[in-house]
Amino acid sequence: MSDVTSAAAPAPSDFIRDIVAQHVAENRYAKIVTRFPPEPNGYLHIGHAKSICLNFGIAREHQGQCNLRFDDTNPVKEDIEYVQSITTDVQWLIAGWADHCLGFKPKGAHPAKVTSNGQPDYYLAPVAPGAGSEAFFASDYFDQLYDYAIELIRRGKAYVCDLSPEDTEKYRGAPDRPGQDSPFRNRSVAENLDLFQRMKAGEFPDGARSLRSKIDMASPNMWLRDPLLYRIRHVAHHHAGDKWCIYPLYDYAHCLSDYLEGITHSICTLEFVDHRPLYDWVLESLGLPRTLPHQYEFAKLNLAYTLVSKRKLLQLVNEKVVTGWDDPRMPTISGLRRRGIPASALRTFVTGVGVTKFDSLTEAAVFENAVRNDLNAVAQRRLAVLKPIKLVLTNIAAGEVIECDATNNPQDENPTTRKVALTREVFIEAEDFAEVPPPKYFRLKPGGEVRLKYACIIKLDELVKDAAGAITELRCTAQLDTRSGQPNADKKVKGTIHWVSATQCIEAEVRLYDRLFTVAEPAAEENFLKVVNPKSLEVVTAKLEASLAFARHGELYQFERLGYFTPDAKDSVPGKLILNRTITLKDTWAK
RNA sequence: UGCCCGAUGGUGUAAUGGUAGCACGAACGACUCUGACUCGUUCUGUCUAGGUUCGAGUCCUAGUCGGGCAGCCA
Repeated sequence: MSDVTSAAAPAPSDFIRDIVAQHVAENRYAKIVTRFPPEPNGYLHIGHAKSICLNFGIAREHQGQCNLRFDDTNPVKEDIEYVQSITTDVQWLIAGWADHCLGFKPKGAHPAKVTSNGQPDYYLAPVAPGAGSEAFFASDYFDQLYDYAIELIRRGKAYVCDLSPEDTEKYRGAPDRPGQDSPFRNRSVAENLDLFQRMKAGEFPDGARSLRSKIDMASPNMWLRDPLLYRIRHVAHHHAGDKWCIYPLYDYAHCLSDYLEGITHSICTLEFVDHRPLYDWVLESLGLPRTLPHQYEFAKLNLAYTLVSKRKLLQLVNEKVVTGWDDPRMPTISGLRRRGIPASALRTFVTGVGVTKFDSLTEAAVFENAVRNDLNAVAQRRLAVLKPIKLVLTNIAAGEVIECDATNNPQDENPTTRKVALTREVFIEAEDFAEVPPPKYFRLKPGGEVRLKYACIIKLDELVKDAAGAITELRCTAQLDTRSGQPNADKKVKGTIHWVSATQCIEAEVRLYDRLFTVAEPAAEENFLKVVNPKSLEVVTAKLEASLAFARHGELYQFERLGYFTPDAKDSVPGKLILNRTITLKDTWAK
């Protein structure tokens, strides 16, 4: 076992895990059950990765379970495409780490009638993912939610309101000014029951009426001023079909969904702190027979030079700033995956930033460090030249091939090797030669010596220029006795550069990605589209060592001295290789 | 001029009334057939003012600063 894998990762600790640990110590719950509840209205991004790792992490630390649940109560914004991408992304992120904690439900299952503490109750039991199972959907609870709404009306805790959306807003008041009771607030239970049933039956147009909680229009907490429970929307639902024309709102549906699934800890982001009293109000108002779930909030992830807003990411997609949600420049999980970032690196990163209630901005270097650390241990080393310049080894005959052993990964305990061909003509990186070198330049310069990695030391004898004065060829002498195993193998030179044989290489398209934005906080811009980095993608035709000919998606490479690369999942095909640069190597010289 | 949440080096985070630690970063150095990796040295911190206490980053009060809340979005 390597040092990397044997070094036990420190057990994460944060204020939410402390609370859960306390509950476990108190034996408060039979099992810890969390949930990851995305709305299927966009692709998951790196901010969601933090929430996924928190929720699944807590579940795995306590032999618990974490349900994937689609919070799909607003059909006008949601789409089946997103439920598919989200399911894929979640499973990819937790694979080999917390997949045994993932809670699904039998396909098509709805909450079942059960008896809890002698009272009638509803509960939806989880199953392991697999054939015949699917994620949970809040929309599978619409029947129960409707029944619970009836119960709220019967208890005098909800009423049908005829105020228009505009008037509802006016009656709500402002943060520093109390609202006013709706004129429909004191309807009889019978009238509310009748009206709500007719809302469900489709008798009223969108926005004509709503079902509202009856709490306190003068509350200093805006979310307690009789927030809406149901609105009328005459649209079909991507999962529930066309059965409904009234749809529950988040605050009403979420807490009850948690309850129906037996969630113990409902973890969300800080903007819901103000909603917590409402979360509790709904559950407590119904006199439910089982232990109630509780909500805990943490600060969402903010990462420098990246956007974590589904709405803005959608805009980048719609305005074709990127090629799609899974463009390798996107901070979406699918984009990061396509770029070549391992799930383990993502997990290490989001776990490392911690969980607090402080609204922070994490430096890009922290993310980059996590990616490089992860990749350094596993990426196979290869030689590739991105921007070639031809170099002729004048003392090697045309047609002669000298085989050299190249190490596949020096980080391995017992590194393996492969053969690379040294020939008379090779390509080196244009950047690795300077006719007029700056101070402390270790690479090739007129009259200078440098080592061709895994081959031998060479000396630059002559520059060949075209009519315009541009250098077309570097003519060098190969010191063949400095090859590995040869008498002068230990000869030292300051610089070692990468290269590929000009006659035994393959060509490939390589996509060089850079950060998508030019400013650290694109979200703070008046118009984030104006700070898109025009150089976020550069495409080059690179020369690769021949062994890369059959490189496939999923394989992780380090091109020595350049960075980490992986074949593109969508566009790379056998015979026409296309690679994405995941990230460069750290370069302490460039600056 | 309401309510809620927060504040520890440049950044992120730990310390649960008892030695302010870790990571990233930066600088310098060692090593190097990757200017990578690795290793070494150095750098910088408890928002302010009171209070409680033998002792406060931690508890209390006030202030300052930052964030959130007036969707029939989540």
